[in-house]
Amino acid sequence: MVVFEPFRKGVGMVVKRNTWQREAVRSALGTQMGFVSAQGLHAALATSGSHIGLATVYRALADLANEGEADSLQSPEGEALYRACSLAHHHHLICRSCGLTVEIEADEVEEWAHRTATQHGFSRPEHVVDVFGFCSACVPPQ
Amino acid sequence: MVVFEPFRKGVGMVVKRNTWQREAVRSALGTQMGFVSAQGLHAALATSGSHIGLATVYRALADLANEGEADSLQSPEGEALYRACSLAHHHHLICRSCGLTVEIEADEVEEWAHRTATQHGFSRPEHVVDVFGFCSACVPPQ
DNA sequence: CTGATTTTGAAAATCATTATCAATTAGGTA
DNA sequence: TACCTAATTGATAATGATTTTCAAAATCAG
Ligand SMILES: [Zn+2]
Ligand SMILES: [Zn+2]
Ligand SMILES: [Zn+2]
Ligand SMILES: [Zn+2]
Repeated sequence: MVVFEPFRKGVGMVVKRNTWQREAVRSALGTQMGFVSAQGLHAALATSGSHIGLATVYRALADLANEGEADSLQSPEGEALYRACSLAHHHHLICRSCGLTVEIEADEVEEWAHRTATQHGFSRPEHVVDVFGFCSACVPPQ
Repeated sequence: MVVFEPFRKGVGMVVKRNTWQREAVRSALGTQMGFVSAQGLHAALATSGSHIGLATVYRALADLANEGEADSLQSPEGEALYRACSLAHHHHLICRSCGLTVEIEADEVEEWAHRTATQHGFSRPEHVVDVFGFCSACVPPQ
């Protein structure tokens, strides 16, 4: 049986030290207009002259996501992608062509998710809600 | 820039032949109460005496998903999971503890997704909507 | 400044998934 | 039924993203 673990790890974490690497990742993530993979961000950092290691980028992104400073989602191909986001819970509208990302609030969906879970006797619901499409600047192929 | 490809491949596919392997996968998938990975289903088949190859299970599951006979989603850990599902578009409410899966219709969400995409100038929207929680039979941990 | 502890990073290890490709098989045809 | 040909299979190698290792470097409280 497949068991789904909680999305975010528990609390009780040890103190994190401040390194230029973590700051470089946080900063680089902020310059991205859409979601990026760890590999992509590492490449971007390398291009801008940083000698940060790939494993460190993976670790920093995972930390940022855990601390709520970044949102993460999985591309349809299964790659983990990250993006610097606002603190409040929200969802994303993502252009499949250029990656443009719009943060969307959806009280309607929040309420629906909770109501649906409750109706079926499920407790502590969490949800994954992402919308993909083609932004107005991108010509829909086909 | 990360590019998101369309979720489902185009049409124009060649004729599929009927093999006991495909039928075994379809059948085994039907006996599962929740989502399973290709590896998990291959293990289940092996346990029940089938000598089907792992690559074949991967291929059969991908085909079933393309043909609409199975739904697929990615576990929070990034594994592709499959489940025999009803034909109509729907979403899932999944127990994080036992894997129990409930199919849910969400006209409300369908409409919201389309409306939101349109409002932001996005065309051809597709969406990922899954709800995870603990079913009534499972004691919520913590 | 010092020392305990955390972090880094290059390289190796994992691990799910895909590609290879020779051998087998399904399904149509005579 | 025998045969042909393209589709399918499956053992294995290859891929590719992510994680682990572990010795060296860095952080930071005291
Ligand atoms: Zn776009
Ligand atoms: Zn939400
Ligand atoms: Zn349950
Ligand atoms: Zn839907």
